[in-house]
This record gives sequence, structure tokens and C-alpha cells, in this order.
Amino acid sequence: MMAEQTFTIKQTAEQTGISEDTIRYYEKIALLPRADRKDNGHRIYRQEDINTIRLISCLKKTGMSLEKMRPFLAVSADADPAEYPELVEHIRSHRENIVSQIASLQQVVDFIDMKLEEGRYRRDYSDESQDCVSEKLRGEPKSKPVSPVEMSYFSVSAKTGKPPASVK
Amino acid sequence: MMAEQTFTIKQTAEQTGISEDTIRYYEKIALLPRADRKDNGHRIYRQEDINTIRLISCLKKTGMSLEKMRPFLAVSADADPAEYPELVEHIRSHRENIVSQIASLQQVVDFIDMKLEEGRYRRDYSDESQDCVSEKLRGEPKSKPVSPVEMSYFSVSAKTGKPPASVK
DNA sequence: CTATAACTTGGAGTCGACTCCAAGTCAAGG
DNA sequence: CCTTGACTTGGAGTCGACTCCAAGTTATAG
Repeated sequence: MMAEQTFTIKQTAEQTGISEDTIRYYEKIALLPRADRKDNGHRIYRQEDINTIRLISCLKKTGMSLEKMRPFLAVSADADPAEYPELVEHIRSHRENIVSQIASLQQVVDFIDMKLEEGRYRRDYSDESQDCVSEKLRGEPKSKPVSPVEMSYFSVSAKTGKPPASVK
Repeated sequence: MMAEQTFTIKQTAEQTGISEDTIRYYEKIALLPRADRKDNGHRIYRQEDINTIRLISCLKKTGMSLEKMRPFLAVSADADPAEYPELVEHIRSHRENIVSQIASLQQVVDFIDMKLEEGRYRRDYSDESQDCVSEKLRGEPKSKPVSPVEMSYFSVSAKTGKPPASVK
């Protein structure tokens, strides 16, 4: 058996879709651990590292900032989450963010579908509908339903930015 | 009947969760149309404007840049999408983006669930699994199964189509 | 009359996340 | 030996999206 395959930074970039510069940048800000080097100083990556980079890329898609990723990577990298209860809370809360983000996204999809499908014979919708609202989320099929859900997620400040100007 | 309710920028900020500064900024970059002013020059907003701002906020959550929102807002603001076929294509394509983003997000949720639940009795997963992939999702709050996504979104080179080592 | 508050404007500053650059090292090929 | 190419480094520059500021206006309250 071969002693575990390794990759250059270029190969790693190709495999992950993250640019070499960005990978170095992640190392620079210590989001990634310092990669091992060959004798000539070149970085070498293993499958494990590629997985980590993919995880970063994945989390980025959820709108998580690089800073907030650190704890995730910690859990991912070493083992047992149960040993870091604080972290677990952190993560669980981000899970909720994501779930609500999915709802948000599904609503945009519904909104788009609505716009695209209803085509023309619509006169006024502008008063209550275009909050891209709905609530059921399923996968693909173009959903008709647009049930009135309170767009609670709208103002309740999802995650980005600051809290909504001190709610009275 | 009353001649349509209007709001100050402050009220609008409160209702939408978008700061006054940001609302003015959106106007400055013409993402929002120039708001009407009162005699004293203060901006006034109507329900329609608030809806538009909410739509922006909504689209932002889907990771869309302000620039790419412009066409969406055009469709939303005035009427019939069927009149702008180019736009419709644009939007349809973003819809696909979002759908795949939902898949992405669902996988992160699954990944988190996996990590949180398997708790400790897991030895190694680090070689192939932590691409935050999985495909089952037992009920939690609401969502049912979403879709049997493969990790195609993980960059063009989705290498081995190997199913995740059947988590759990 | 003053001062507080809610706004206006243009412009400057900040921050996260890259992205690019110059100068240097090293290995292989012509 | 010289060049080419793939890398290294530290640091500077860019870009999107705000966020803050100072100076000014108008309205209301004491």
C-alpha cells in the first residue's frame, strides 16, 4: 500500500475549487493549520486537508464568516464534540440559523415561481404577498402553496450584522 | 378611506430590520428608487417600498450580491415578467442556484446532526465522510427529506461518486 | 429663544475576504 | 549555464457592503 497520497497546492486548489491564493490565505489567518512542507518548502496536502477545505467551502455557502468557522473546524478536526459543550451549543444554534435560512431560500424560490408562473394576470399583490412568503419546503417540485406565514425571520435579525436597532 | 399610510425612514428601518444608513445607502447606489420627500426633505416610504426592502433583505440571505439583485427588483417593482425574457432566464438560473444552495445547507445540517448525535462512539470518519454529506434527515422541527443530493456542488470535480459511508 | 430630536447631504473610514505583486528558491530541460 | 515553471514569502491593493461623521435644516417642547 502506498503511504498515503499527497497533493500540491495546485492540485488541492483544483480539487476543492478554492484558489491557491485563498488556501494560503486561510493558512495565513490560521483557519487552516500550517501545512507540512516538503524539503524544498512546498506545501503538501493530504485527503484530510482537502476534506477540511471542502468543509470550509461548504460552510461558506451557509453564509458563515471565516471567524465563526473556527469552532466548527475544531470539532471537525479532532474528535468528540461532547467534550466541548459550549461549542456544541454554538453549533446547534448555527444549525437553527441554517434551518431558517433554508426556509428563507425556499421562500425566494416560491416567490420566483409565483412571479414566473402567474405571468401576467395579476393585478395587485404588492400589499401583502411579495415578502416571498410561504412555509412549506420540499425539494424540487414547483410549489404552488404560498401560505401566509409570519415573516418572523425577516426582522428578527438572522445572523449577519447587528441586532435590529434595539427593539422597543 | 385614508390616503395610504406612509412611514419615516426610522419606522421603515424598524420594520425591515435594515438600518437607516443602509436604506440610504441603497438609495445612493440606486438599488432603491429615490424615495419621495416631504416638504422638509425627509424621505417617506409606503408599504410597497417596505416590501421592496424586505425583498432585498430576503435575496441577501440567498447570498445574492446587490448588483445581481437589480434585475430581480425590476421584475418585482413593475409588472409582467413575461415581458423581459432575458430577465426571466436570469432569474430562473438563480432559482437553480438557490435550490442547490438549499441542498448545500441541508447537508451542513445533516453534518451537524451527525456530529452531534454520534457523539462519541465513532472512530474514524475523517477519510471520506466529512464532506458534510449525508442524505437522511429525520424529522426535527419541520422539514422532511429534502432531496437525495450528491455533492456535485462541491466544485466541478466531484470526483468519486462514492456514497457516504452510510452514516450512523 | 434655545435645545432636543429627527432628519438631510456628501464624503470618509472600516472590515472581511480575498487577490495581486515582487523578489526569491529549487528542480528539470535544452 | 540559463530558462521555465511551480512554488515560497510578506505585504500591498481591491472590492463589496456597509457604517460613521460633520455640518446643515426643520419641527416641537420648555
